[in-house]
Amino acid sequence: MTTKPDDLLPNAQTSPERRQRRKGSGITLRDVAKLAGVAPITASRALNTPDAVSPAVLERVREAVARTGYVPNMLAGGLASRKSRLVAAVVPTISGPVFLEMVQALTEALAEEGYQLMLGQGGYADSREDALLEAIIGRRPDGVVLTGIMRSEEGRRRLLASGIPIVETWDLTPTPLDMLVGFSHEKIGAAVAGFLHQRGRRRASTISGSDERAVRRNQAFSDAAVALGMALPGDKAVPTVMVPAPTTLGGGRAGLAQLLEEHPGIDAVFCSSDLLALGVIIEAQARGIRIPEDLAVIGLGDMEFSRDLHPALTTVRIDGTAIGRRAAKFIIDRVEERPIGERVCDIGFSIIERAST
Amino acid sequence: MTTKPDDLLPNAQTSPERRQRRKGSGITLRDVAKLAGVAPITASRALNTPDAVSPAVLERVREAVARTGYVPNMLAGGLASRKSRLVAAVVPTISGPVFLEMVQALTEALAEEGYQLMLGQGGYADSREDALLEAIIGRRPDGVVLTGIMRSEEGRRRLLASGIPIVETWDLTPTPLDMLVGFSHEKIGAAVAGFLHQRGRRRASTISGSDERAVRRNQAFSDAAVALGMALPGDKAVPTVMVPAPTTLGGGRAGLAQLLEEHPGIDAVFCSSDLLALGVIIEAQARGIRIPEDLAVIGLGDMEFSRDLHPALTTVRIDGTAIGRRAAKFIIDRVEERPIGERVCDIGFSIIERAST
DNA sequence: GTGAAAGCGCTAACAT
DNA sequence: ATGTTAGCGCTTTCAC
Repeated sequence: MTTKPDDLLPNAQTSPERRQRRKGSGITLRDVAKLAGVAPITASRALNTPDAVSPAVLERVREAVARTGYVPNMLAGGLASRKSRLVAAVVPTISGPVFLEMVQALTEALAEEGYQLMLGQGGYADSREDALLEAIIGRRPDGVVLTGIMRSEEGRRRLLASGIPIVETWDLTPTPLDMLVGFSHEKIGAAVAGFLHQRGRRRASTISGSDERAVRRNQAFSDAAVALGMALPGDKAVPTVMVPAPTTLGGGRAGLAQLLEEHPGIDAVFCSSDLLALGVIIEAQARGIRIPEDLAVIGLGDMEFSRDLHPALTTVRIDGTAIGRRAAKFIIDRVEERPIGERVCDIGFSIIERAST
Repeated sequence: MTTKPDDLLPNAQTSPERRQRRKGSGITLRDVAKLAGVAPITASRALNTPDAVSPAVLERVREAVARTGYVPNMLAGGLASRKSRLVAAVVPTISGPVFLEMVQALTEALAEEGYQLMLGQGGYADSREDALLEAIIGRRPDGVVLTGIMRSEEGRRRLLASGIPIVETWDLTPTPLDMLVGFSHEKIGAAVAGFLHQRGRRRASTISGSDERAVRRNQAFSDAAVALGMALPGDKAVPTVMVPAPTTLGGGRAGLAQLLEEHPGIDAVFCSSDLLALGVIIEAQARGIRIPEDLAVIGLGDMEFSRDLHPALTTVRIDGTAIGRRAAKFIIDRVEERPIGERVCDIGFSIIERAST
């Protein structure tokens, strides 16, 4: 079924004195067309716009494709049509399970429409970021999904200049490059402070990763908490421990230990990831601190495991799936030249209350 | 810096009566060459094989690139050279954090050599698998990394027929398609049984995901355990609970609950992932069962968090990073036509003993 | 509805 | 060391 009879070798009729290039052994559209008795362009139409050819031709081309095992060369197609059906995603690191849900949704939503995802890791030095950018632009993707990365102004400018549709995610910047689907870290910080206050907590604290968004989230949390009287009188901020990114369970344990040593009076911890929160729970258990009686714990991310912890973890849920889907839709709409509507999409967040608070 | 002066518009000299195609606004190699005062092929050489051109030319081309902001079109380059510098990876699902480490290493190792990773999810119905295959082969990647997926015989045949280098991973099949880097699930099962026996356990049990490799691992575990007298006299197998893949913390809790109900005498559980093991630990704590005194727990995967659990988790470590790196090297060596040597690489595994056993 | 011609932007092959 | 020519495999444009 996948063998290639002599009679459809490409350029079989070419004059033999012509200098020969290493001919690919692959089956091309020409071969399929020849077998179906039509011109290559007709075979192309049969595959891409079946409605534009007669049923008889369609049938013959389909059969020829099946017989030869032909798979269109998307490099050639992309070059000619200027549509690569490729979308690049840049994440700081795949290991942060936070982005996993989004990447998964993105992959799926794109695949459904015949697009593929190219993955790039961006959490690197500027030199590597430059290389990443070249790799991305060089493939002429139909879109790029950025995850709060692409720090250098220069990099952002080059991307923008390339004319590729861009979707920024996981944040709500005042000046998006192009399209944006995210949420407000400031609002989360303030909302969590309000939530803890309402549950009767009066000595808030935080453990957080050191990335820029976490810092802004924490700042908002601290400000709101101070305003609500959840800091020691006179203090301008709430006790905070920063752990190096990416956040880990171990970081959570160490963070709580440090927090307790310096501020034994705390009755609530806002962790910037569920993994940190799990570490806090484990450290608390190891120390005989009761949750939620002695200490309320709230995480961020609503990991799959959080609901099954003991006690079940209260957390801020961000719908990564929705972000991924929306980003995919933004890009595909743009490629297909459908109207986009609002270029900025606030996906919001919700606080899932469970036993840990 | 990125604007395009009139004097280097492509084909500016072409006769005006020629039918015009929608000209791209992008800068091409021709533009760079013209600006540097050389032929396109020379500019191409300056970029790809700098040693093959004179220093003077190299300098001028480099400057022209900088001035124009030129980024080579890899679609065109790939089409002409039959090298896409793209590698496709197929994973059952990215969410299983088990493969994350490998994907991460793969992405990095490939990026270092100027290759990019295209991600595909394979845990689907056969119809979607077919589409995935088309998408992969259609991009003419320089290699494909398979993660125990590509179930259909037909799919494997098509991939093989495409002539693309293939690396299978996470297993040691007797008949690899092409290249292979993995480890023996049977050996793991047997080794874990031996390990638990040596630690004095006599009533082994397992909780595992339902995928085929877990089943084989469990079978080997059970066989070895029975041989060592770790099953009830007369029993041909050890108590087992299967949870649907992907494995979750919740699955571990439910699994232990079920196990205890049906077989209250067990003193050891082999979990097919660290997440399951964490669930077991939590469920045990909730029930007042002491680990490791009453029950030994061993996981698989050595997640980043496992060492920080309380008690710290004994687990089977598989070096995902090594797998990813080795797979990348296999493919790149093949592309660069370097000798490969042995096509099969057993990466092995190790049992990391911690407090939970 | 179908086809011929002309590229898309690049590099392999053959000169010089 | 550099240039000329001819594609890579597909789709766009224009013509019938």
